[in-house]
This record gives sequence, C-alpha cells and structure tokens, in this order.
Amino acid sequence: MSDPVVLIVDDEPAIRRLLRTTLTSQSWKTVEAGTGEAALRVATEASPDIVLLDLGLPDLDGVEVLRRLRSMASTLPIIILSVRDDERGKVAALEAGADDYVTKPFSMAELIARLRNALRHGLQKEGTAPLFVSGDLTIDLVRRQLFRAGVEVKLSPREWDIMRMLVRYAGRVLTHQTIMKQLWGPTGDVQQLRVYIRQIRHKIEQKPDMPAHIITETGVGYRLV
Amino acid sequence: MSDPVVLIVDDEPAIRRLLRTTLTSQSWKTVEAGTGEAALRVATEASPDIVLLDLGLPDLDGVEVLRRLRSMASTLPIIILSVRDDERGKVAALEAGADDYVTKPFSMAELIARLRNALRHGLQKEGTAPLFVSGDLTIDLVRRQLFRAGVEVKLSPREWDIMRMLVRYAGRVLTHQTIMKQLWGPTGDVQQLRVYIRQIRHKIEQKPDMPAHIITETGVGYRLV
DNA sequence: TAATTAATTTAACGAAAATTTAAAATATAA
DNA sequence: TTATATTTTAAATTTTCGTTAAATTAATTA
Repeated sequence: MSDPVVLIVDDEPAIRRLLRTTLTSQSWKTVEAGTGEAALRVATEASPDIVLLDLGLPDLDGVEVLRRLRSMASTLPIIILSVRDDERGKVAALEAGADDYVTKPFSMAELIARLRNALRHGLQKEGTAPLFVSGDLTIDLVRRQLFRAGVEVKLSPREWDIMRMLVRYAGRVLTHQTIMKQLWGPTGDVQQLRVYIRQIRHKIEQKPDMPAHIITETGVGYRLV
Repeated sequence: MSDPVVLIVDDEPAIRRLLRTTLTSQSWKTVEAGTGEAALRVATEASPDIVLLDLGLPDLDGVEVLRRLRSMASTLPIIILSVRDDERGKVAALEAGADDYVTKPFSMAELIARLRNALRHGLQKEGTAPLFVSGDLTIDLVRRQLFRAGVEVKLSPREWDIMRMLVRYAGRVLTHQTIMKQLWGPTGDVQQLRVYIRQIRHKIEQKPDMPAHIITETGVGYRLV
C-alpha cells in the first residue's frame, strides 16, 4: 500500500505545521484544512485515509463536520482532537461516529500510535469503495447511499436502479431503450422513466428545471455528468 | 498526560475519605460514588481513567456493576476492593473483567502500586474493543450483551442473530434477501423478519414507531445507525 | 413425563410508500 | 409553424411495512 494520506483539520496554523512535520517524518502524506467547509471540500477531493479533526473550529461546529464526513464516507477513520475536560464535546463526538478521541496536550508518540491503530482497524473493514463524486454529489454504489452536500438523500428502489445505471455510464449517453430494456423488460413505457427522472432531479439537483447532473439528450436518452 | 482521574466506589464514607486523601496526595484526582447506580452515572459523566470498586455495595451486586462498567468502557482499568477470603467474589470479578484484585485490609503503598500498574497496562492495551456504541446503545458482540442506557436488555437467539448481522454491517444496508438467506436458509418469509425487527425495536428504541437505530430502507432492507 | 414458560411461525389487515397511468403544459427540432 | 418530445401534475393502483394476535414449536421446570 502506498503512504496513507492524513487530513489535518485545525484552525491554528502552528498546530497544523507541527502535525505535518511529525506525520511526514513518519512517511505519511498530509492535506490540510483550516475550516469546516474546507475540510469537507478537501475530504472529497483528496479522499484521505484518515482524518484528524479539531473540535474547536471557527465556522462550523466540529461535531457537525464530523457528522458530514461520516455520512460521506462511513468507514473513514476519524480521530478527534480536543482540549481536556470537554466532556460534552467528547460524548457528542463519539456519538456522531468518531473512532477515537485525543485530548490536548498529547504526545506525538501517543498520537501516532492512535493513528496507526485507527488506520489498521479502519482499512481492514472495507476495500476502497468506488465513489462517484461530481460537484456536491457523492454516490456510493456499494453502500447504496447518495449524498448531496454531505446530506444523505433517500432514493426508492427504482430511483436507485436508474441512478446506478447512470453512474456506471457516467459521461456517456444512456438511451431510453437501454434503460427500459434493463429495468422494465420488454413491457414498459418511456413515460415511466420520465417520471422517475423528474423525481430524481428534484432530489439531487439544485435547480431541477435546469438540471446540472442528469442531462436530457432529446430523442436519445439521458447522460450523467 | 495530565493527572489521572480515579473513580472510588465504596459505600463507607470513611473509606472513601481515606482513599481520597491518599490519592490526591499523589496528585491524582478523584470522583466518588457510594452506590452502584451512582457509580455507573459518575463513570459516564466523569470518564475516569481507572476505577476502584468495592464489591460489597448496598444496591447493586458489585459484579453486576463491574460488568456494566466493562461493557460501557471496555478498556477502562478496574481494580476490585474486597474483604479477605472472598474467593467466590474474586473469581467472579476476574471473570467479569476486573484487571486486579486487592483484599482489605491493604497498605496504601500497595494500592498505589497496583493503581500505577493497572493504569500503565490499561493505557497501552488500547482500543481492542469490538463494541458497537450509538447513542444510548452499547452492543458487545463477544459477550453477547446489549445495553440501553447502561441497563442490559435481553434478546432471544433469533433477535441476537439479526442484531449481530446489523452490527457487522453497521451503516450499510442489509437486504432482506441477505438476512433471510443467512438466518432462515432457502425457506423463510420476509414477514418473519418484520416481526422480529418490531420486537427488537421495542427493546432498543426510545420511540419504536420512530426508530433511530434500525432504519427501514423500503424495498431493500434494514440499516443500523 | 406432564406442565409451564419462552420462542418462533403464521395469517390477516390497515397504513405507508412506491409505482404506474393518464392528461395537460412546456420545450425542442424540422 | 407544426409535429414531436419532454416535463409537470395528480390521481389510481400496487407493493411493501408495521402491527396484532393466535397457533405452533421448542425449551425448561416440577
């Protein structure tokens, strides 16, 4: 396996630098974020192997960041950094799905041990899930979950079937005929597909009447971008 | 690491005072409980680093307290205090997961040594806890125990089988098909599963009609969160 | 072994969710 | 423009779920 990537989320540059130096000396790679928003963005872009998350962030509540990270990538190991005696935060963090909790101040040796531990446990759980990511959309075919801006959106079975086909053909056009034959068999009316496309758009598009993800190719079919 | 917090559980105020004085003089912090119920409550609130537990408590059986503490925090070092020659209690305590056993009367020097030892070992063994924790739910697959708000809830064999599958797939959707094939084999009706899900929900959910843990994925299966 | 208790299965029914259908409104291409 | 394709809407239909209670089976105890 290549070197694990650690996402460091902390608003203090000094702490980020300290962590970066320590971790890179252990032949780990690091990506960093100073705010909760940035953390969510970087997490989707860089797909880190583990996250070090400081609870005291300026913009978003740390626990909220944790929750969204967790829902975006449910097996991603997340270790919380926080000041001692923040019992409320600790409980909330563990409930929201943190894998471990390290109180400041901490020794680097201890932190590295925790990282190794979480990484070992986290990685053996699940192989790398084939995630489809586009803009604020994240689709995990293995877990049968779809997230829009980090928030899970529920799809009915038919809606999922269609979405899955679109993801597998992402970028290419899926003809009506192909979809119909696959999901409805010989019987089945294209009109049914149209109704479902509308429903899906209303769930995943910001402006369902100006779809950015599911594009209509008139006379042919649909395309996912 | 900053000063360790020791939870003292003993129904005799005089003994608590003695221990408190001795331990604080060693720059340890203490929290105290005079009953089993209080011990469980304080343990969750103060999250001590180690527990000194007297087996002869007025309300709950000491071993029962030990068991619950252990299931709540599986790596928490617990040292049992008990009168000499209570061999039965000693065996039961060690089987229930005590880390050490000190008989009264004992010298303070001995106790401190035991504390230091347990603390050192406890901290290095770290995180080998196959516990599923979510909200007020704690599930110990190894011990086959489920706790809701610290109180054990008993499940029938079938209920356990289902719960275990859900825990192992926690976060992911378990399809009806998967569960049925695994637990009922080729014969078996999804309706049976539905009845069991209802029973489990009534045991573990606060509002069984608005389940927070076992989520229905209509047309697909169930998901544990 | 019989009696008792616990666990599991089965069946029925109303409620909720998903799917289909049909028709009107809008957009697109020739 | 005219014809065709698509979107939108709402209602009808079907499927799935949760719930309940009784029937059956298994386990325990006297």
